[in-house]
Formats: sequence, C-alpha cells, structure tokens
Amino acid sequence: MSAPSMKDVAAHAGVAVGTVSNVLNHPELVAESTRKRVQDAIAELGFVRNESARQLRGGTSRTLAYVVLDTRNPFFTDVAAGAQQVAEGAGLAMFLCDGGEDPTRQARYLDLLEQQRVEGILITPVDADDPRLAALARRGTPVVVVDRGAGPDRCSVSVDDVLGGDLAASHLLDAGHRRIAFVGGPRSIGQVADRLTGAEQALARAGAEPLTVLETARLDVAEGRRAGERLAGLPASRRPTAAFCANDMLALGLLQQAVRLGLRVPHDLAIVGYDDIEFAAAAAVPLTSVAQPRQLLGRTAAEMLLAEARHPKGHVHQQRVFEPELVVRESTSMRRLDGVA
Amino acid sequence: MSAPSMKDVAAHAGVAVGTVSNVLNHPELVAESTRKRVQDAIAELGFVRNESARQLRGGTSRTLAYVVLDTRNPFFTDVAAGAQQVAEGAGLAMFLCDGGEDPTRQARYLDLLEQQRVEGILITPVDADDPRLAALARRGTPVVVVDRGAGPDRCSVSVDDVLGGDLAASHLLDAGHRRIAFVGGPRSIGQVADRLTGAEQALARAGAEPLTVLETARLDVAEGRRAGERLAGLPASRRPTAAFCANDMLALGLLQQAVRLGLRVPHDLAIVGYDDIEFAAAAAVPLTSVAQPRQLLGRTAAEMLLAEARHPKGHVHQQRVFEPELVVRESTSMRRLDGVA
DNA sequence: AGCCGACCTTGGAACGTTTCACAACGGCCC
DNA sequence: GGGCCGTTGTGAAACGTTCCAAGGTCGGCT
Repeated sequence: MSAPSMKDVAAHAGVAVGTVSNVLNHPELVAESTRKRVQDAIAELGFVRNESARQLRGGTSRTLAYVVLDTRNPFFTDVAAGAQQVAEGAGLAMFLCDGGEDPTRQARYLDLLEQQRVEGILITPVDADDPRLAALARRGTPVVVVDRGAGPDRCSVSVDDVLGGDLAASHLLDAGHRRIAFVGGPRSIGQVADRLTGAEQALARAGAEPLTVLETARLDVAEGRRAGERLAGLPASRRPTAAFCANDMLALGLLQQAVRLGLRVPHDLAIVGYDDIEFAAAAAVPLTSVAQPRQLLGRTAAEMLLAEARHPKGHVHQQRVFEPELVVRESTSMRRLDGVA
Repeated sequence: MSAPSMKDVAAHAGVAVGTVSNVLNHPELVAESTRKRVQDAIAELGFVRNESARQLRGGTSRTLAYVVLDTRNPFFTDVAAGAQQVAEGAGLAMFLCDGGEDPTRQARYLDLLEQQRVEGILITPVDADDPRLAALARRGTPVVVVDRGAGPDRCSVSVDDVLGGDLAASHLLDAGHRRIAFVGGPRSIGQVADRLTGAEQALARAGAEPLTVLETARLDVAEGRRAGERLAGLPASRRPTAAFCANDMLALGLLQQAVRLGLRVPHDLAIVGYDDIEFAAAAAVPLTSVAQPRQLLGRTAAEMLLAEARHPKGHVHQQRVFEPELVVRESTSMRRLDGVA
C-alpha cells in the first residue's frame, strides 16, 4: 500500500537491508549478481529513496534556496539564474521561494528552510535587519544577503544603490532638469531608501530643489501606472519634468501610462529606471536605466554561500559591493521623439 | 556542538521528550508552568525542529513544488503567483524549480522532489511525454501538468494553443498579410508545436502560402533578436510582411531588432506575440498578443493538485482547457505609426 | 475510605535510512 | 590442517521526531 521501503526491497531480493543500501551508495562492494538482483527488485517495486530518512541519518541535504523579494521582477530571476548555475556546478539543487515583498511570507519560508536543514540560504530580504537572519547564521545555516549590503557579521553581495541613485539623478540634472520626481516605495525596502538617498544627495550637491516623492505600495508595473496618472494629473507648471523610478517595473508602468495620457517622453517627462531588465531596452521609449551585473551578482552570492557551507570554521564574512552603471537611452535623451529612426 | 534536539531541550527543562513534543504540537495538553519552562529552554538553546525527522515519522511534508519551464519568462511567474496564492491558503509552502528549458535539469528536480515526498508537483514539462510523469503518479505523488494538455490518466490545466495559433494567424490574414513567418522553437516543446499547427491550419483554410518557419533554439529575447536579424536581412520582395512568435519574449526581441535595423512595425513587419505578458503592452510598439488567463491557470492547477493530494482514492483526473483571447495592439494595426498620439 | 475522573507527564516504539563491526566463506600457503 | 586473507553479506545502532498506552497525582463524590 504505502511506498515500498528498503526493507521491502531487501525481502523481495532475499538480502539484508544493509546490502540494498550498499547497492545504492557503494555498488562496488556488492557482487555483480547480487547487485543485479537488488536492482531488479527496486525496479519491480518502484522503490524511491526516502530523502527524509536519508537526511536524518546523514545530516546533509544537498539543497539550497534563494528567497527572492519578488519572482515577478525579471531582475531577480536573472540573479537566480546566475546562482543556479553555480549551485548546479556544485551538485546542489536550488529552490526558489517567492517572498512577494511580504515580510510574513518571507519569514515563513525562512523558518521552513531552516527546519529542512538546507545547506544554505540566499536571500534578498524585505527587511535587512530581520533578526531571523542573524539567528539563522548563529545556529549554523549559512546566509548570504543578495542585492543588499550587510554588516560585518554576514556575507553579502550588493550593488551600490546610493551611487546608482546619484548617477540617475546627476544624469537628469545634467540634462537640465530641475523639478524631479522620485517614484518608489515602500521605503522600508532598503534598495528604495538607498536609491532615494543617492538621488537626494545629487540634488543637494547641485543645489536643486528637493525631490517630489511619489511613494508606491509595491514595486510593480501597476503601481507605476498609478504614479503616471498622478503625474499626468498635475498642472504642467508644477509637474516634474523628469522622474527617477526605484526600478524598471515602475518605470515601464509610468512610461506606459504617461504616454497614454498624452505626455511625451522624454519631452514632457524624462524617465530613468533601475535594474536595466531585458524589457527596458524594448520599451515604448527605450528606457534609460541603472544597470547592475545581475548574473554576476547571483554567481558571486552562490559561490560565497558554498564557501561558507563547506568550511564553516574560520570563515570570514565578506561584503562584496559592485558598481552600477548608467545606460542612457531615449527616455531621457533630448533628441526629437517624432520621426522614428 | 551540533544543533540541539528535543532531547537536549527536554534535559534542559527537566521533562521527557514527549512533553517537549506536546508543547510544540498540542500545547493545550501541557500545564502552563511546564509549557513555559520548555519554551524557555527552546529559546535558550536555539532549538529548531528537524523537519526531516518530523516528516519521516509523520509521513507528510506540507510542501508542494512547481517545476517551471523557465523562470525568466514572466508568463510562468504569473502562473506561479496564482498557484502560490492557493497553496498559501491551504497552508502549504510552494517551491519554484527552474527547469531552464532543459530536460535533464527538469528530470533531476522531479527525482529530488519525489524523494523529498512533496505533497504534489505542478509542472510545465519540456517533454509532456516524459515517462517520469507517469511513474510519479503511479507511485503516489500527485502531478498536475500546467499549460499543456495531458491524457486521461493525468490532471492538466491548459489553454488551447492550437486555437491560439489559429487566432493569431487569422488576425494577420484578415489584415491582408499573405507572407507570414512563424518564429519559435525548439519544436519539441509542445506549446510551440501546437501554436504552429494552429497557425498552419488557419493559413491552409485561407489557401494562403505556407508559413516561413524560423526555428529558434530557445524561447527568449536574445533568440528573438536573432530572428529579427534574419528577417531584416531578406530582400523586401521575399521578406514576410508579418511574423507570429511563439511567445512574447521572442516577439519583443524580434520587435526590438527589427526596429533597430530600420523595419517599421507594423508597416514593414507586423508582429503577433503570445502570452500577453505585462511587458507586451509597454513595448516600443505595443504588442498584439494572444492572452492566456495566467493567474487563473495557476490557481486552478493548484486547486486540482490539492484535491488530488487530499483525496487520492477515487480521484478522477480532469483536463481543464481554457480559451485564449487575442489582444490587438499597434504592432499589427495598420494605423499610421508616426505621429504619436 | 474507596473510587472516579480530570489532568498532566512519561517512556518507548516506530518511521527509513546509513554505517560499521563482524560473520561467513573460499582459497591459498606453509 | 591451521592460519590468513580478501571478498561479500549481515544485523543492529543511531539519527530526531510523533504518537500512544499507561502511570501518577489530586480533588471531590458516594
């Protein structure tokens, strides 16, 4: 009735369970004929190893997980692809867990993963100061924070978001913009806060008027559209002439809605996004964006995680920080937008 | 040294292990004072339940997995979001596994998941006839095939891809196109084959000349760009005037490259995509696409999986098929493309 | 006083593996 | 014929839970 176990296989093949185990794990110790008999029994009964028992006894899971901020943001799936590549090379399976920008859900995943005794966890946290992260590390599950900097007691791989925000805002200032909006939120998400800080710092340096902040509830396309509506609703005299969005999802939504409501991009509204996801270049007006080395981010994070998992003693936590790069496209360039190339 | 177990907690609190277990699973059976003592011990030692042992004893994992064709295709993450919603409602965690359009990788995930004894598996298979799927079901792990139809011995939730292909091609024929290209591949992926079949059937019905098939190695943006290059390289006299792409990733790549190489869309080349991902509407030229009820697909699949997992006996496999819907946008509409609204 | 039930706690079996010390066997050499 | 060796196979312990039958204590009822 229930799934056959090694005991059943052993009985069926007329050997001891230990022998079945050997066939599976150390076939060279088993005589040809016996091995064959056991393998036939396995096939016949449809025996499938019970990983729980295995892990319970062996103590290792050959699995790692990446808890993502939001799987629907292509940026993260690109990072994940990089990480997966490394995991695969090391013979580990990687599970993706969608935190959905929800702290509760993310916390549930962390608890579950720790209970499952995964080899390690990659995470882009909603809240980088979640005490759970420290607790995990203390209790022995290696953790690497991805796309956020971390303190000295944790590994992290990130891109300088303050610099990114600065780059974006400086670019807009250079193009002559003075009334600039920031679209993004919630601020509790570290990336959002940093990018905003960077932009503010650039404006302050230039002595420009402060940012108009349009705070969003999430970082998705729908929220971007909503922001577009709000901007388009303002009288032209008070409307910002440029918007810097905390990510490309927002920027694409904003762009779409702004165009729909009659604003010309970049004439009436210049737009800078963040992440330079693949779709940014293919947008209605190709999007200027702050690019991050996505796959490299994932690969590096996974490598660091593996290093820590393999040699926990004497491991020294590293905080790698990469530099973002501004990619300028039509959404901010003042070339004429009618008369397509 | 190693992670503390219930035994350690019990010793520390001066009770039996059974009591610790009760505190965790049936707190109402334990006296207030004892409960407190045990909880303190748990906190002090940093005890974390070992899920493997738990599962070994209890036989259930409270976990399900969705093995996706490619996490970088937003279509699938949308489907996943729908499924996750249902799983969460049922108190199950869902892991996402990225098959990366690679049969080997997908097979590895399936093996692992079966060994982990997950409650059930949602899968968008690279190869719908993989004998592994039948084996899984036979051995007791419920499987629901997502975005592919399946035979009567399996549950599936899909959208009629032949119809979708037909819709797309008919739309192009109606607009007067006669030389039409199909961009997509590899054909071993069922969705690709079906959409092509649908298109061919529409052309045959109209007595039009057969499709020019540009076969791609993958279903991503880069391959779309490559196809754009090939199309743009053809002399105008022989170049198709419209292209139907097997998905939106290809379509967006194709669109981007075609425009870059000087083709006007839809004037010189009309484009229809498939999936109607969120980014399709925000594209350089908003993309006509065949929409599928993504979230509904995911929700339905998860519901069917749960139903089967809960009541395996007498379960009757269902094959739900939804209807796709054509969403017409500028990439095929013959309104002038210069003079933006 | 004796008994009962309510309430709480205990101890051990069972889950399916892996590992390891050891037994069985045959052959070979002295 | 005894000692040894190498090759195969065995059986039981251990991993950390959950579940359950049974035991203990206490207060109240007859």
